[in-house]
Amino acid sequence: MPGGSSDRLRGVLALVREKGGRITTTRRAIVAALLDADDHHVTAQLLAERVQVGNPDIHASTVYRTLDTLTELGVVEHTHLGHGATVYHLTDRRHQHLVCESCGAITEVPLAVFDPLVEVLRDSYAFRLRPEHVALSGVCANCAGSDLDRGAQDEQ
Amino acid sequence: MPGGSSDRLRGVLALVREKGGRITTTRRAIVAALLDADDHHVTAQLLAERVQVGNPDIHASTVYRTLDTLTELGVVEHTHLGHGATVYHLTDRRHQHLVCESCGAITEVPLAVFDPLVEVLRDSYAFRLRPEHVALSGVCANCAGSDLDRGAQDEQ
DNA sequence: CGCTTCGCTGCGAACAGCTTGCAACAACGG
DNA sequence: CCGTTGTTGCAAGCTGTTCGCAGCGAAGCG
Repeated sequence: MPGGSSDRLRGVLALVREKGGRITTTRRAIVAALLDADDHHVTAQLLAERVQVGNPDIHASTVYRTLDTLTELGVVEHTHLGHGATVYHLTDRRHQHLVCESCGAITEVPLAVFDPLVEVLRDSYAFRLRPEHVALSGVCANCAGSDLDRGAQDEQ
Repeated sequence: MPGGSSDRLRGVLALVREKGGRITTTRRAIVAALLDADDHHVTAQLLAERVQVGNPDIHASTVYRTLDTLTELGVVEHTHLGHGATVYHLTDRRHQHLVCESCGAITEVPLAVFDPLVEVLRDSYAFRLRPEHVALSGVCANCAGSDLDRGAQDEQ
């Protein structure tokens, strides 16, 4: 469904313009790539590589800056997986990430699972948890099988 | 209480030797510094700096290697706060960290708070959560006051 | 439709945090 | 006290990200 995607593109760009930003070829390409990657977990680097397929001289630093801008607009959000990787995604697909320490697999879980925790932390610690901002770490179903007796030890 | 701390030092070093490792001046200094920092959140860099006060030519890379070794021995564990900082602590002081996105303040909460979540993720997703491996992100009590209407926006 | 403004971009340099290859060194067993 | 081999200092290097700058071009205006 190409139409839906380009509607979203238009929507994001409109938002950029509303806030006084300019619509440039570069931005259009970056936002398009971001929409394309919607259902995956893209790092800034990966996004840069993809954008550069069609527009070889869009610089990585521009991708970072554009992601910053979109974050300020509330369109984009990032999540820190452990280890240093930071992935970006649109805010309308908010969810929590579980990263396997063994194989690196990413599982998505709905934020609702965290509601009880959010409440406890709010009530007992006055802390307003934003669970989606960092990925949780542990061992996934596959690896748990082979790791049962040892526990997890791989780096993350 | 100097006795208790040096008992722990001896214990850790004994463990190192048990596993075929060697007890060097360098290691002694690093482990000592780690025990000293027990109740704080130390990055490898900070640890290196502290060790270097007394032993100026212990290199940072050695600190990293030693921390790795101690991690393999199960004595030390690290936690990723968002943003890139990684802090190390002894495994007998396991707890969860909450990092404020606004001011960077760190709150410690007992792991027990996460037991229900651990169960849900185990039962519904076959994921064995290791909650202490990454710090959770949100807004602390202090900052919540001034941020109430805006929500969080600072980087982490 | 061309001018002006100033936000955006490419580029290179720089930075933080961490890892690695290597040769010298020193801990421990004998 | 010697040899083995794990450990270390050092420098180089790598990844992910940020920054300063000068030039370009989007958008508003006449």
